[in-house]
Amino acid sequence: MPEGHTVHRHARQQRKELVGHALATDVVQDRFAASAARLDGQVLTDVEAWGKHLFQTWEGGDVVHVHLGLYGKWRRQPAPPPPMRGAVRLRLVGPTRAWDLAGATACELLGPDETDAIVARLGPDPLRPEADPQRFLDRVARSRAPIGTLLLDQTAVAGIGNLYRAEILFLQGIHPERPARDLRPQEREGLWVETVHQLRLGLRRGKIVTRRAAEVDVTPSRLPRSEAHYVYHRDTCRVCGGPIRRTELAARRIDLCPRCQPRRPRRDHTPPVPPEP
DNA sequence: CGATTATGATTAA
DNA sequence: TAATCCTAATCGC
Repeated sequence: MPEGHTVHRHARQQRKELVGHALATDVVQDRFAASAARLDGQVLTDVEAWGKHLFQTWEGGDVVHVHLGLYGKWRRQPAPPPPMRGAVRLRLVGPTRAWDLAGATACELLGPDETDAIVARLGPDPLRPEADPQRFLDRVARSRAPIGTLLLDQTAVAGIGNLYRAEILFLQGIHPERPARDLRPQEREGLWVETVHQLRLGLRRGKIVTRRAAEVDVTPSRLPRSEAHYVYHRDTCRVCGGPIRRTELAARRIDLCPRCQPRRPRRDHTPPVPPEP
């Protein structure tokens, strides 16, 4: 179940293992059979991530667009790979590794124009160096939607999912139901900075650990999942011990600590945990 | 071993 | 708002 950091990881690793090589393709699902046959033997020239979208560019100019959705998976296999398991949408076989795609919401062959159209619909991706924070900040400053809704809106910011949404709002001490435009400038900026920070950590570690490193004894990437978060899927707040409230926002469940994330923050309200240096 | 749940998003109603 | 895509971890029996 991927958020933006996972997709960027896939892009990075596929660049290393597949780009520059003529790949053999295979499929189980008929849906993609014709496209796969067309790519078979072509050189993969680039792989890029944009939010939760992955784009593979091929020598002929074709672009494979992949969106994993809720339970799509890339399975990294040895080469030569074992027999395909389950409804594999696309198998790419490189010299040292093969990659199997299963369960994805989107796996389609696009031209450059269609690719541009998808990217144009996305907000800034905090993991991309050219990301423009101002686009996000302006959107927050103007929107009447709850901030918790906006963080999942991929046209506002691309790459945040349900887990990061809950944890980033907690880390900044912001109640998810506050109207976005009511946030103070400092709070808007805090959200962006926290998002960049968290997604970068997720990319580096290959898993979501939102707890501040200073709080834990072990290396964060070794932290068991039950210790990795402040509010997400918890009964009590990791910081104040108070009960976690579950509600729904943008058709997704969200957990929050009413005490650490007040609906009406005092003027001197400070986030529940200090920022990471 | 079956039921449940999930880090997503589009489409139809 | 609900159905859909259809993987895999987790949990109860």
